[in-house]
Amino acid sequence: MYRQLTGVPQLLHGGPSIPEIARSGQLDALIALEAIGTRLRFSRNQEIYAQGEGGGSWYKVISGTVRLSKLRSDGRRNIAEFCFSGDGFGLDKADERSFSAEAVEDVTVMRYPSAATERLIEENLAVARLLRDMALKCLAAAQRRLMILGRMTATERVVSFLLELSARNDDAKHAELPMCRCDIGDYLGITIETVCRVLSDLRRRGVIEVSPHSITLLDRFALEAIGED
Amino acid sequence: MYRQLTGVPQLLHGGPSIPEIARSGQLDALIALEAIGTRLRFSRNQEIYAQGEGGGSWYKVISGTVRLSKLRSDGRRNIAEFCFSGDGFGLDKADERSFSAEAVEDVTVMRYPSAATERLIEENLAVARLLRDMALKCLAAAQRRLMILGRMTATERVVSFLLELSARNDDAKHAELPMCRCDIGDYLGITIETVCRVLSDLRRRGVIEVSPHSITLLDRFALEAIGED
DNA sequence: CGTTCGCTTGATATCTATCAAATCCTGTGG
DNA sequence: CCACAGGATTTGATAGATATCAAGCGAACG
Repeated sequence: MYRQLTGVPQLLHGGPSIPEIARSGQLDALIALEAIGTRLRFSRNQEIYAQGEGGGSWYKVISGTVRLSKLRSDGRRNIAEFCFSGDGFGLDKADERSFSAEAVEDVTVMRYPSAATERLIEENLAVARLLRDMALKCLAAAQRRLMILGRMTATERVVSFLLELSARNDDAKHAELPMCRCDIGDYLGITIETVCRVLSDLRRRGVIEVSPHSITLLDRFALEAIGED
Repeated sequence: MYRQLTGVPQLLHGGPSIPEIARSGQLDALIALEAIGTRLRFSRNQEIYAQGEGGGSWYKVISGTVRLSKLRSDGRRNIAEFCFSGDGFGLDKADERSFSAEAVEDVTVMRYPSAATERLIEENLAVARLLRDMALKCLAAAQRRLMILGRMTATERVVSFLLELSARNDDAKHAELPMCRCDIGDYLGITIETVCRVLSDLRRRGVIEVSPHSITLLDRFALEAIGED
């Protein structure tokens, strides 16, 4: 748990080009945020924050994968989101965290105190825009998932998940699965057995190749026919 | 479709007290927005905007109920959100609307052009905060629904919906249902028949009283035991 | 008074969860 | 490097919840 001033390059990972960011003033915002952020590392399955604990800061993934989950008193668990490099999380302004955040694999994150962020907004408009846009991005992701959970079959859910992962990594042929089957089930609202059965079925149909933490997309056309929209 | 300068009181409906807002600078923000907004009326089932059309403005409900829905090519429909008095919608910055917005019952909304809103942000920091907070509120609502759609039974979904409506109207004994059963089903990810069956079952158990557009919550304790969390 | 649309109920089919067991990785220690 | 332990994954059998198909009911409206 140490602090350094070299986070900007990672913050840009996968985003718009540097000149574009500079024009919009986003670079200023990123540099300003850098000054108030703390770089933290967490190892696999380590808790970043717990559901129910106080807020007071928000985070951005530098590398690795984070899961936001909620455990109910009766044991049912639900994963609200997987956050990858570049994603912000814990933005909620509620007094209590409604989800816990855990490292799916070893991760590096930046933590930004909310109070200092608010002060930064006073001086730097681009920070305000950046935060709003981050919230809107999270909102769009959540609404996409509402469609998936609301009206899709198990096969459609799994396929759209694979396509999403493939798109995230900019690799049309592979989907890396840093999380376990149990996490996938809790993310898609189906049981781990159903996740396995669907993957096996797709494998038998020759559409994918399966290994525990990596799926090869053999027939993208077929997959998109199942999982698009 | 006319314009007037008396929207502020409605905008405050159900929110913090006026002195509190004035201190935070939110009143300034609301007045500034008022100047760029247009007040619009829509009648039952009329479309406010269509999925796929260009964005360019965002909205706030003054009175009535709006549904954000998506219709898939195979006929499956999904309702992302019901928006009531005070709720913002259409905030997404995507080029295309990912949902259509329709009036569930007669509604009055304010429409704010995005370009003018951006200019306003330059002058007025409170506007930026207001928009971010609105986005965060939408995000929190979407994430609550992820839990419902992901791991809850039909009965739990319906009950949590009734409790949510009751909380919205600040009436512990009643839930008004401006929308039809079909909308409720598409919102909760279950069929209209299941919605009916669950309501009938709860009625037979003496927990609620049912009429097409209003439910009386007879045994709140029992309902909360089913639908909380 | 009949029509229509939305709501409700019934019978059956289907999908997914649950329970159970076998198999496969993965990491660890000898 | 190999054997082993323990967890994760996969597969199978069955149960249960909800969807689907079908029909009846009831209120609003011309």
